[in-house]
Amino acid sequence: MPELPEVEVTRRRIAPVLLGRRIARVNTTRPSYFFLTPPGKLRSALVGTTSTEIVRHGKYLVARLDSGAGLLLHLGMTGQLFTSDVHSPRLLRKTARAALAPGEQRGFQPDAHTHLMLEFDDGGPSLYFRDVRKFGKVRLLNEKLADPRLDRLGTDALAIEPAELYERTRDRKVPIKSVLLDQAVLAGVGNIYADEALYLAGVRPARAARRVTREECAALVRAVKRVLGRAIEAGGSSISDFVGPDGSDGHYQDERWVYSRTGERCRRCATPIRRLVIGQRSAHFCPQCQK
DNA sequence: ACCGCACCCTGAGCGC
DNA sequence: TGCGCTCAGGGTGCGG
Repeated sequence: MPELPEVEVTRRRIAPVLLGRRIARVNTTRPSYFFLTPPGKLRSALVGTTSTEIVRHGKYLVARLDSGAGLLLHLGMTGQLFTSDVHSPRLLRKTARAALAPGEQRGFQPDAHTHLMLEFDDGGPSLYFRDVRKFGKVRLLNEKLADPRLDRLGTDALAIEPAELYERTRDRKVPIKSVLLDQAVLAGVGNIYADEALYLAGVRPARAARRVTREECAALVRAVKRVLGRAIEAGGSSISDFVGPDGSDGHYQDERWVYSRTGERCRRCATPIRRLVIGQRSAHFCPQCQK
């Protein structure tokens, strides 16, 4: 699910629930590669601590603990971070969802996909990390908050300058879209917003990166920032799994220009949107508006 | 250094 | 209703 806007929305909404509250109990599911730090070690390190800060690096979240350690979180494709008092049908499987009368669900009961559960000593809402596909990650960090995944990240997508994108694409023969998705170049852009930004910049996703001009790189950087900023304002995209920490849906999907609109008409020129596969991922574009 | 590919996992949607 | 198939917004590690 989550790209930079969804992670940032999550960070902002999770902060008031997490910061300044002492963790009283930690429950987890069985060890799996979801847990880069084994569950037992995670439990003992977290109980009794309080988070003082939570920051975002690309699609990663890092919480600083008062013990000095840190907690690294990545939502993968289907990760959901939310509080126990949500009431969102999106958190149920479709079959279970269909059986509910509107407004019937109250709160959330942890299920087999809820891998990390934090309870606090004030008796208030708990924090849950649920992830059906387990592509998400949890890891305890040392006092320097060091992690090879974070070290590999390029400039945050909201902070990159046109000159850097231009320079970083000069020796790249791969499609420009693959560079936008490369977290070592710019951190935070995923499949949806890469397609949206390429549309706004008028650049076809399959174009070799080094054939993108300086002016187009500048337009792309503007488009990336604009689309990410707009998606954050809209609360993210809730295309399949994303749900805000309070259970609300994002609305950016209602504003999509091209993503997952194959065969539908371009909002500007009415040409049917086309789909390609680039780097084993679907890419969507308008053949008229993008060159 | 760069590039393509397999792989981690589960569920939804589709055609039959 | 059920089966088999394809697809899904991410990231890593491998071999060429």
